Amino acid sequence: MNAPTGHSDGTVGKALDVLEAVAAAGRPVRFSELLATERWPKATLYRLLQTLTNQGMLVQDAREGTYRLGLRLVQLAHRAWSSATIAPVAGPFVDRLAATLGRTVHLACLDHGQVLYLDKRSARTPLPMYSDAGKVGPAYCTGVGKAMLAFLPEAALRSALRAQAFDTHTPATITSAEALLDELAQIRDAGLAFDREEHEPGIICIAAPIRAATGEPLGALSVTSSTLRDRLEDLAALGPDLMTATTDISAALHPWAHPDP
Amino acid sequence: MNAPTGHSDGTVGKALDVLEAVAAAGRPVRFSELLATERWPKATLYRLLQTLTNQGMLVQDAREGTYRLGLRLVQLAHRAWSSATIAPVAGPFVDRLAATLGRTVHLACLDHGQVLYLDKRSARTPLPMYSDAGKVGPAYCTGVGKAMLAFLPEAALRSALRAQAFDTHTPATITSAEALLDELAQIRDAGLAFDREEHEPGIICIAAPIRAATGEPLGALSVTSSTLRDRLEDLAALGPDLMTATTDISAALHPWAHPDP
DNA sequence: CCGCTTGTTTCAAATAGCGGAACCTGGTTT
DNA sequence: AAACCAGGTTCCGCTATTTGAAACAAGCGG
Repeated sequence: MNAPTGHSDGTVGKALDVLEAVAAAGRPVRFSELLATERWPKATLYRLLQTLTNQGMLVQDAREGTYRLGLRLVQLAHRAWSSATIAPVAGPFVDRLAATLGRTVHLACLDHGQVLYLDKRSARTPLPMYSDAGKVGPAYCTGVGKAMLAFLPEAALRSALRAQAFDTHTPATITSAEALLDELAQIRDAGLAFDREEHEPGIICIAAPIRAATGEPLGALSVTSSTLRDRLEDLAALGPDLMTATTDISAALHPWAHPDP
Repeated sequence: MNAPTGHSDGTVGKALDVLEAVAAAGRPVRFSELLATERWPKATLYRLLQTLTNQGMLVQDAREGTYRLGLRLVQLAHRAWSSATIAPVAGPFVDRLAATLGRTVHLACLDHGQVLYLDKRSARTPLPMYSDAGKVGPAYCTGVGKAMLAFLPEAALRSALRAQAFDTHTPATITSAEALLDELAQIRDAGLAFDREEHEPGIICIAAPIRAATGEPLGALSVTSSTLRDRLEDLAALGPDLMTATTDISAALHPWAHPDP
């Protein structure tokens, strides 16, 4: 069934479930709050919280006894980010693109059918907007998401499609797998994807995939703007710059694939 | 007693040890590499890796079977970062300061006596330099580190001092607890700390703590430059701007403590 | 074909985790 | 004061989980 919270394998799984529960709260949580979810018996929950706490995955607030995510996660994530993703290589190119275009640029990758944002450079005037490194978002209604889905191999695409919620965020949101497949075909032809206010009203973007030598998408880059500042045609005009950046990143990722003078 | 690698408590502890070992490698690791450390028996290591992998904490490279840190960590860390630190509140102020001064600004906090960088804004011309969100560094020889140590309560300071390595990084590095305590006293008086090329040759900075209403340091902000561009006096001249930023951040963190018209 | 390295599975024994229930502790009601 | 309660901590016998030596696969070079 591939349930979101897969059947916990062993003690470690249970502990990570607790960690996730604390994360999901998004704020300091009291013992009794977690207990009230009826997911774990009292003593068990207590022990797991203890373990996670003295491992630094959680921090217990001395004052009120509440639990928060620990900073050890931030350290681990930094290493994950810099050794397991295209982010460190892409960084300078993201910089350059954002500076050249004067607009917000996002770098993202696909994780379990969802978009995971890896990096971002804000425009001078940062728009308040849903995004940030480490944040996850939907794939079916974002530029970066569609750009990556479009170039996914058959099998991966099918499993990714099953993970899409197809919720309606705006009137423009694509809400069926069929419609999305049409869109993806066009993106495949153009090599570029657009977000036509499909996720947030007033927010549009143009995106392009970053592909491995094998063709599989490793990530995507997008240039975001608002309808107040740009029309879709304006963004389309930035396509060449965007694609220069993505191909440069690909080249930096696969130096061997590009004969050097 | 609170050893750096505390005796693993239970299965969860062991699993996290494995995770840490993969992180420490800083690159995809083969099963046999981990096994060669003699830290875990074969079957045990195998099982732990399996568990971590299908929990998304690790990712196994299909091609070569190597293990890397998983992106789930990046997601969790984002939530830790935005709900367990001053970073989200400080963000806009960091932006503004970096823009005003045209130099690199760092936001950091203290974790187990080490400096943990939470955010950074680069100057137009980014200096290649040791730092980034999620990275850890020494406290005794960095501006942010000393700024926070200076305002730590007695007990916390003592335990923090015990965690300092006092390695010599440059000729200017402070290499004894005694000398550091002198320096901290001065910092306490001035409310500002300097890094006089104590960590990296040619890199200097000015830093100030961000303090809670109780006085305890919640983090620190620094403005970094190179000796090619600035002298210490030049940085000192930025002190007022820096302190404006830190007090603004404090105010944003404790709105109640500041009577509102 | 054989030896050698690397990764996977088995299985009985041992241990670590489990969780109901009892027990604190500090605050509020009767 | 005594009784009550809510939130948190500890006990302890039972059992499911973990353990790890050893056997098994699978690839590879000679």
